[in-house]
Amino acid sequence: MNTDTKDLNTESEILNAAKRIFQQKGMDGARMQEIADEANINKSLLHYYYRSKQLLFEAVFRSAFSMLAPQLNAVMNDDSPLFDKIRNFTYNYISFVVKHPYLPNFIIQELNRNPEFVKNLVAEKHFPTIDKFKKQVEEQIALGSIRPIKAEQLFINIMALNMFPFLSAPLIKAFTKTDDVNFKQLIEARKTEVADFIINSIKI
Amino acid sequence: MNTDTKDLNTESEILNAAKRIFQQKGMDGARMQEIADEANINKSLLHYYYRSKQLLFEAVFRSAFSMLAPQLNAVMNDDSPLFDKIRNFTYNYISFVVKHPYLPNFIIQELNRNPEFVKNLVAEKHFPTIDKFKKQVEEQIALGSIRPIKAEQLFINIMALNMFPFLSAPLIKAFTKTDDVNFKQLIEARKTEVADFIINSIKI
DNA sequence: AATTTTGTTAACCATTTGGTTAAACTATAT
DNA sequence: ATATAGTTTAACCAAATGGTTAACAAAATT
Repeated sequence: MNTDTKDLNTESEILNAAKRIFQQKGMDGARMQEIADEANINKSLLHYYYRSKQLLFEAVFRSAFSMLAPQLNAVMNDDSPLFDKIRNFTYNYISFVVKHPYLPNFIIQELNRNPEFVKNLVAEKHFPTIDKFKKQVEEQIALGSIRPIKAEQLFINIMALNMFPFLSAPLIKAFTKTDDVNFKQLIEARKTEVADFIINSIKI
Repeated sequence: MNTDTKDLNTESEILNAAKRIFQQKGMDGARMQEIADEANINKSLLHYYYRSKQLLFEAVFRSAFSMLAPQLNAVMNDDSPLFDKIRNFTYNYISFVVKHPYLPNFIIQELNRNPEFVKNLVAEKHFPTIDKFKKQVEEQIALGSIRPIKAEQLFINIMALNMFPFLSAPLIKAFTKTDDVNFKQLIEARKTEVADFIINSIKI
């Protein structure tokens, strides 16, 4: 599946192939041979560059998480007013995930599978924190511009409304009887509607 | 892990063990030997009763889905007023999933893994449909009692707010720095808060 | 040009894993 | 008591799978 001028860089070619396979099939479902085929190289090369399946997987996971983290960070550490922030995040996040549809599911799935991962992540330097967002929410409540709500709950709600459709796409498609085209339109509409939904709920 | 009076019924004992293992580890991560150990029986018995891993898995999946389906059905096919329905669903669904925390993740994960599953499910007789809910939403909009919103979007939002915390528990715990006890309290509060959040958003 | 280092491959290997078989055991019917 | 049908187990098996090795090729270094 490599349409580049061939071997720009074997190592990154492997990582890209591994991303595609791991993100679709997960750690347990992925096969080293399959990744090698996807990268058009010999299986031994996987081990030459990444030693083991576990290490290759961790490289993929780190890379995936470091793509998602800045997106989530945008809800939390940003100086714009709360409503702007919600609108921007919703628009940007959905736009982002449309381009990387397997990402959220992959990360959530693997975090569920391996709770130790979480600990390692949180320990890292640039791991986002909710503190600033919390302060902002409490300020707005004190000012009387939004209804009282725990920042944690609002945060969960924002995440839920933005991420869920991508996690549960097959289920949602089945229940609402929408085909792929129709579903895409639903998602597209959510880029602005989700923010409206949230703001309508908390605005006084 | 069998504290019963031993072999009430080997077949159902196997199914229960398989549920526990499959729902924690997924189809790819589960091992037949592990299921046999969990059920305290010889591995051959798994094949004696269920022929293959695939068939055992399908039995587990069907059983899991038939537990979840009636819950979701409650949003869609029910004659109570819209706001009551949202409140009841939220309360009942969260109470239900607290008792079966692995269920939603398991179902969503396996539906993503195997898109054919969806087709089989939808084809089944008692598969829920959104039609009635849609009609009800449109009525309320016409009456001017709720803001205009596509029933599909409202449905997605209801599902998202209720299911998401269980799907992404490790991620949420990490971001909000809440331990298990704290997280349980957050979930408990959501039994009523989620419905308020939704109703506040759509009520005129 | 010679040689060391790095990259790549085919052939192998040990273990794991889903699945089978045939024998043994148990309970029930005859 | 004994044949019979259903249940359970230990021992096996073949394929799949992650990983290794040794030989070979291509750069890079001297």
